Amino acid sequence: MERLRRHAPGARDRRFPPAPRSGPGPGDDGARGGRGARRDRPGRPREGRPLSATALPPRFEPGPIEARWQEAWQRLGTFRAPDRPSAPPFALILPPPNVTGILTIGHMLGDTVMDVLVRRQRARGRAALWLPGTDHAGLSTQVEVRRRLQKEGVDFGALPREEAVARVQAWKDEHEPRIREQIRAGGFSVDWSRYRYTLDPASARATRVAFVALFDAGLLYRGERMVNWDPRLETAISDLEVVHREEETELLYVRYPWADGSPGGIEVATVRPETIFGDVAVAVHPDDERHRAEVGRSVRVPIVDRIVPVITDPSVDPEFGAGALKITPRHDPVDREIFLRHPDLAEPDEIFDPRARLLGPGVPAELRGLGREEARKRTTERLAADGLLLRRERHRHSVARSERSDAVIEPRLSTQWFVRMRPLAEPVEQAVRRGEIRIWPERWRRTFDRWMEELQDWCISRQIVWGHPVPVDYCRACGRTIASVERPTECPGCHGRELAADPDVLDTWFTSWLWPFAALGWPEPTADLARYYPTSVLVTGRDIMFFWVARMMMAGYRFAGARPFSDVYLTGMVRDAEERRMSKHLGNSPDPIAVIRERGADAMRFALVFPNPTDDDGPFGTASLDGGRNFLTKLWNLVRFTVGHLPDGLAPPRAPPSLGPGSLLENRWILARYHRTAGSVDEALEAFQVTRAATDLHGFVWHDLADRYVEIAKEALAGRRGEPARRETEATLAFVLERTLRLLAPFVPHVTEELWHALPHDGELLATAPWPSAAEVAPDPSAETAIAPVLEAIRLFRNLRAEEEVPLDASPAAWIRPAGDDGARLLAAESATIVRLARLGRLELLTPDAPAPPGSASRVAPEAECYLERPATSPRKVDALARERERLASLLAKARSRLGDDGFRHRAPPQVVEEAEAKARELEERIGRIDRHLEEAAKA
RNA sequence: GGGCGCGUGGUCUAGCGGUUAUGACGUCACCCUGACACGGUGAAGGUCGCCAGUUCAAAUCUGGCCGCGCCCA
Repeated sequence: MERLRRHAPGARDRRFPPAPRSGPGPGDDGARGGRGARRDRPGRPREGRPLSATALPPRFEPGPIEARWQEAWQRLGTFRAPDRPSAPPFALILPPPNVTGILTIGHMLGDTVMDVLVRRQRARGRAALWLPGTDHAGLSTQVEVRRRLQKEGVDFGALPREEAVARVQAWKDEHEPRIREQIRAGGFSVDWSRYRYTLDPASARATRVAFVALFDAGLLYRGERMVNWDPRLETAISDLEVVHREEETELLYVRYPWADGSPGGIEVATVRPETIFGDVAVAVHPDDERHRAEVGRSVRVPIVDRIVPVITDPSVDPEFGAGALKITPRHDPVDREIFLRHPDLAEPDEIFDPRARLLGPGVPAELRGLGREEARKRTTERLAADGLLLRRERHRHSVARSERSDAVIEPRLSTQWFVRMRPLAEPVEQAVRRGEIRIWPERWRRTFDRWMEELQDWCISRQIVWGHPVPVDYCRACGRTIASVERPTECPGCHGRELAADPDVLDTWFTSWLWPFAALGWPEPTADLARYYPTSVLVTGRDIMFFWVARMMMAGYRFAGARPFSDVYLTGMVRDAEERRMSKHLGNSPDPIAVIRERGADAMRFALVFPNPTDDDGPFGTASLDGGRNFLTKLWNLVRFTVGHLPDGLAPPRAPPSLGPGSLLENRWILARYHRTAGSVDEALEAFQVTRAATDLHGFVWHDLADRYVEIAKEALAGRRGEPARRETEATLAFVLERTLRLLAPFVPHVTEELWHALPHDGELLATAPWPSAAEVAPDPSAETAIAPVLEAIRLFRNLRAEEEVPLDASPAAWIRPAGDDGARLLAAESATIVRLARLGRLELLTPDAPAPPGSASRVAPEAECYLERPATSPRKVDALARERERLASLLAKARSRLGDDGFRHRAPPQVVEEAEAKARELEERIGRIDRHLEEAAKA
């Protein structure tokens, strides 16, 4: 008590210069609200002791703390990567989010993982660069702007190109600050001085250079191919932007009558009757007996009466429908393939316009201009009216939709630019096979490999305005295709001056895939590129593994001549309370800014990495946020307690306290536990196991440090175990806590920074403090072993108290019978601790042959037998002991049956047999003791 | 249709040949204890999806089945 008073005010006065605390803010006195009212209830006067015993306010308020440190880090340039690093670099790029989008909690997960990795490496002395950026997200941004303008009554499609671009640009300018603010608010240690944007001039140059290089290498081609056409957005999209979903539709059985007028015809099953106008043939399987006689005959296409042949093709599935397939080569990829295998078939007419409305000479006039839905309905009606509709069936099948607009994809022949992927893929496949690029968690390797094997060419041209133009001109005179970095003024072939620029823009990913080097300055030979490429690790969501990660690898080898990163860490998807993936699309992600404002960035960050694994899909919600907040509050109070109990001017812990044989067991133990924790955190983070590291730290802080160590150490800190013990304990606590804050800093940087400044420490900022080495402390397994019986005794006495309903304010007498001499010495030495933590009146050691103290309840541990004086009112029951006996008996039965098995005795390793025997002996012995206790209890 | 992955107390999860199966949340009981009720102490709760097999020994390895998810067509 006296000591507390002596030291606490001093502690309150301690200010470390770099702490930009601006004095107690609102709420700092903590004596408000329900809790304060309860605490100050009558009968418990609080006068006479310092209200706030520490430099830290009683209540943890993240808001002001986070704002203050973010500002300080920014002002001091803490996260600015060195221009001339003297240390080995550790670089990573922030996957550039959509510049006009809102970050989701999923982004925060990836960002937190990255921050943990990069802050640790920075602390380990690496030249750390975390490069932030944003993506122009061509299609999705244009779609968004188009939708907004539509609400204002402006038809985006009708705007001149320049104006359309200007509109999107305005939208981007308006939104860019918001996304930057979101990244900032999370406390992520990015280097803002290197911020890049995928549509800035340097990115434009990189994009053009890459395009021209591929073009010159013959890896680009332009041609009329079947592409995924989004009729709502009126552009081609890549395979990856298409999502397949099972949907219920109607399967129609239609009769195609014989051309020669003979009765009957061939029965064709289709889900797309409206494409009938594009039919060029009906195909059956060559081995299909049912149709053998029909091959070579001709049929009339219903409604239009065009005459087409019946052909054979092995790709027809004889099981589907009636085994006959109508062939519409312009609107189905499979049909296209079949068509190309039959050169004698007539070239089909186009039957849809770019919005997928029926069009063209082959379409009956009354159906022209109809959308697909309506066209299908009307065609079906016509077929029925003509008596050609044989039957209709419900049918589930996979429907391709545009990821962006949700429109049903119309496979369509159109002229587009493509990248030949096969040659680009090879170095990547090798790199992954050789382990030059590692994928974490490893289980995604297979998925990755398989996708690489089946790689399709990549359609990169888009019929939109927002993006980098395809850097190609066409000579009007000679028709030459000119791809060049600078726009040409004349045709290099015929010197014609009339050039037409390609009207399309490039897929956004065509810029993004260059990002690891383009963001560092490529194609210019910049200093950053030389120093920070290849980057170290890429962290991103699994959902863009193919879109982005795989393509970056290809681009890295192709353009930068090296892997873009050595490791890929794929995070899981964050789910909402209903288990749905959080996505911008669903709008079910809370705004990170709101979460941060309400709970703090640190709480959010911790909730994202603990307890659900960062590489698995998992829920995020108030429960996890509460967990994060609770942990931070625990930490806060732990430091607050510590600060209040350390003497003024205690030297910063430059080295662990040197503990000798006379040292307190708890001090040796907590150092040993710290050593173990620091080691396992390192091990976990080296293997990208962020959650394991967080879990270890959480358990260490809460259970070892707070629940056990501090509770035991209170006695020494209060000076009741002598001056040397107090000094040793102070030094140990100060050391362990300071190091623990450094280990926690990458996860929860703000609160740890704040707390660190309240403790004795070296250096200006926790954010730049070195990463602690576990090796600084020697392992001490004997301390860990020695403390176990003490903790177990405390647990059993507490257990007995609860069991026997001992009132809280009672201090019953207790007895303990140690199992051996070592145990006796140890328990004698630590008996004060046991007495205090179990709230005992006194604790006597019993000799092995001493009788059970009368009127006592007992429990039996391997190392000791514990007896507790029963209160007069105690319920007379021995359930716990009896239940324990039962449990041990079943274990013993299992152990005995194993030992009775000859196979086990002969084939198991001797060590295992010995262990089993020892265990059985121990169990027998313990059961024997329990039986004795039960007898005694029965007698009493 | 093809491929990949996952099933562990009510929920989420660790463990991945020999452990008395880990932890978090939730539940129950007692408690405002000189850091913390966003807390403390104690307790209850699991035949590790099912069935075979391999093995002296299976939550852990193999096969089949069931259920769920993801990717690709």
